[in-house]
Amino acid sequence: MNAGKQTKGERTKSLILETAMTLFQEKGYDESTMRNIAERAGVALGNAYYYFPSKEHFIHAFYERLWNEQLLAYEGVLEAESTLKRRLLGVLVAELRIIEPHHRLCLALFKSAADPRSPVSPFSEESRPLRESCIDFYRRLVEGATETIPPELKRELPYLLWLFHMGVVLFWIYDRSFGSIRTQKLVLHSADLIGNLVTLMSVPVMSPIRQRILNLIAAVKTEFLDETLPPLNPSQS
Amino acid sequence: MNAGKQTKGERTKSLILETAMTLFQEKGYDESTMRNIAERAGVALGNAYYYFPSKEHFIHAFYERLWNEQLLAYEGVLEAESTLKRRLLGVLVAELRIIEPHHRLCLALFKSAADPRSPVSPFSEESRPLRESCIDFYRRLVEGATETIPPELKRELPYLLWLFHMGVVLFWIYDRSFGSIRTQKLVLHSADLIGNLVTLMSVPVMSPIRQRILNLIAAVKTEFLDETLPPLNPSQS
DNA sequence: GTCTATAACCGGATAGAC
DNA sequence: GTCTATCCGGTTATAGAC
Repeated sequence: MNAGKQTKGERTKSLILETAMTLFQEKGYDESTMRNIAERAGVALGNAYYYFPSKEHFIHAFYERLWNEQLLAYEGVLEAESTLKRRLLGVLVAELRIIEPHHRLCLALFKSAADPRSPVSPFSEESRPLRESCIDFYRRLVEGATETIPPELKRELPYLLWLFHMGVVLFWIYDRSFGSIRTQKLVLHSADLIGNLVTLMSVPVMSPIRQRILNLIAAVKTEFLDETLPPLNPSQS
Repeated sequence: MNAGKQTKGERTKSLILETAMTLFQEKGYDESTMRNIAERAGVALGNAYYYFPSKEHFIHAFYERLWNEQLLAYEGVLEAESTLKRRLLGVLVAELRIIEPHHRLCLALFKSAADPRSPVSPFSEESRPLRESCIDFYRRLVEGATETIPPELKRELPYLLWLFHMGVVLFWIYDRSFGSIRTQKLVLHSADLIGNLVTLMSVPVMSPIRQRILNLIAAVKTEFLDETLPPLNPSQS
């Protein structure tokens, strides 16, 4: 295990990965067969499966790249903006900018990602590190915001914003408008609305409603977070 | 075309459909191969494909059965309940009761249904009749409710409730709690909350927030409804 | 138009030899 | 680690029978 140089296996693995990514970008996910990838990478089919047990395993690698790129852009937003409203808006706009070039690919991946049993589901055990890193980021976004936020709500907000962001991505996947303008509008309007709603929850009259909302969250929240989903049993039900 | 008796073709078709449904129920969707279905129905593989051009085509038939059963139960709720809150709660509880026995099957179907390009997506052109029938039902639910609802909001509410109901089903699909208790809690809390929020929107102070919400809806709404999605091109991207 | 039988294609996945 | 051969299941094609 020399630290500087990659082992042969590592080189083969990243060769296959790069080839897959290029091919996905060129021809889309469904059109890129495992045989294509292996052939183009100059390895045997079985060898590709040796490093990537299923075609879906390429997806996690793609996630991680995207997330690194996003995190980089998000840090800039947190430094530049101070209100919750503008931080949220900035982050969502940055996200859209980054993922838009991959719209077609994401549409194809979504078929796998939507399956709760798949390891590439955003709610899977395998996605936990990425998911927690993402919620953690929203925690920092909320902590640094200047608005007055009821503390019980503030505690839940990172999780809620993460969930909301998942909803935006879901909407974006289905969005066929030119340049995803519709999703951009959604982001614009809803960042604004969320900012208003959050501060509105501070006024005393809203106390009962706030409590109801918090109760709802408490009753329902653990889903996707605390529980361990059983691993995907390749072909089941 | 004699009205009373089915033609031979109709009989064969429903024989195949029944067999498929039974098999799905017994072994799950992925485990039931087209070869299984054909064999069990006592027809040739090609004959199954003659009536059901793809495996997914069985899904629409399944949808329709479920929706008929639901509609029947829902009518009873509308007759028995008068407030928006209780009507909504009654309908959602009835829905959960009806779909719960098919949890495993729905989980498997979801992989296809989640793909926006698939004809079995709830947002597809092929699903339009079912979708509109469902939104129409929510229209009647809202029309008959006794609460005072701001008219501009009332106009949008059927669509919003349909969307919300889709969200509940999505949550349910991911819900692994025993007997889907967590989804039941979600339904209980959120029907209550929605009832409160809707009437809250009538009070004058809420006017600006209400307007913001309506603007958001207007900016974003047409998605899934007015546009024609291109048909699924079997293997694309 | 309805149906059978059979073979074949394609692509994800696996087994087992080297 | 890497290969070849094979399985499996959705899907298609063909050619012909009723």
